[in-house]
Amino acid sequence: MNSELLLREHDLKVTPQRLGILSLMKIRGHVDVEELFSEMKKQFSSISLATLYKNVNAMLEKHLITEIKAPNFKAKYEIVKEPHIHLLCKECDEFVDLDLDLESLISDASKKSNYQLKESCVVLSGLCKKCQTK
Amino acid sequence: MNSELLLREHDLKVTPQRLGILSLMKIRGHVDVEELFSEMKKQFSSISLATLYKNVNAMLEKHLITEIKAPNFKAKYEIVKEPHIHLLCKECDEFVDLDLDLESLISDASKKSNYQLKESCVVLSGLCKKCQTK
DNA sequence: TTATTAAAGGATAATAATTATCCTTTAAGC
DNA sequence: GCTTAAAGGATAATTATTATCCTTTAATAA
Repeated sequence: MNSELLLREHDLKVTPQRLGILSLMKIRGHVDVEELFSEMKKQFSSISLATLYKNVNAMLEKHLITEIKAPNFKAKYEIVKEPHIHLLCKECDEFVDLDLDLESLISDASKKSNYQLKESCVVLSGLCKKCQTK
Repeated sequence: MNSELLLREHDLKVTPQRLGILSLMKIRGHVDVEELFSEMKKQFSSISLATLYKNVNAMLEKHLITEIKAPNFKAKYEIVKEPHIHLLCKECDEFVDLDLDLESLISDASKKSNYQLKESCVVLSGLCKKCQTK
């Protein structure tokens, strides 16, 4: 979906800065605040860090993006999509999405715990293919 | 295992403060830095926050404890145990462990990605039993 | 279009969280 | 009991995040 519509559907005003943020997330998949800042400065030389924090928080509140956190890892942000998991390489810091069915995990967890589960944050870490042979 | 041995086996000196930290983790299951500080002050009235950070970091490095992170959640620490997942209630903030077999998830992820996976950080969130009926 | 207005942006101050420093105290091994 | 390297405590420094305040701009309706 185009970013303008994405913003409108989440009750967020369309601004060039916000379009830039979303565009970057689409290209990169996930970004952290630091990356966001250094990349955005290329397009918006006078952008303020505060603007980024404010926008990231606004987008989180409206559920347009989600936050991914894990040990030894700077929080990253991505546009909301189907439930999936994340893989982190401890050697080269590669970080990728993996579309994997979480249904059985979630239903098992629900049965065992009686929790009604809505969201998941799954990060598995180890070595990517390249780093295994080094 | 008793805490003294646990420390020794991880090449950490045994100190009263460290024993206190581990004892608290055993009782509570997981603690965040703030809880740790307020509870520890009951036993060690002059303990410094720096001591807690230093010890938490030392224990993390030696893999005696692990860190759990998730969105809208203050990082918590727990003594290393068998792989398991965590459930978070968004209503009352209850946070619990759940022993669930992660083997199939991890092997599926490995196959699909060619990653060699070692660690997992899984937090599922929703409503605990009590909060579902409120 | 243009005028109006609430919200967004930018600069920067304030706050919170974490780490570093420095000196004192203590655990571990002889 | 000594010795010594490491740990603890106090606090300064750093980093990350949020708040504030004023200026600018996107959205809307005349």
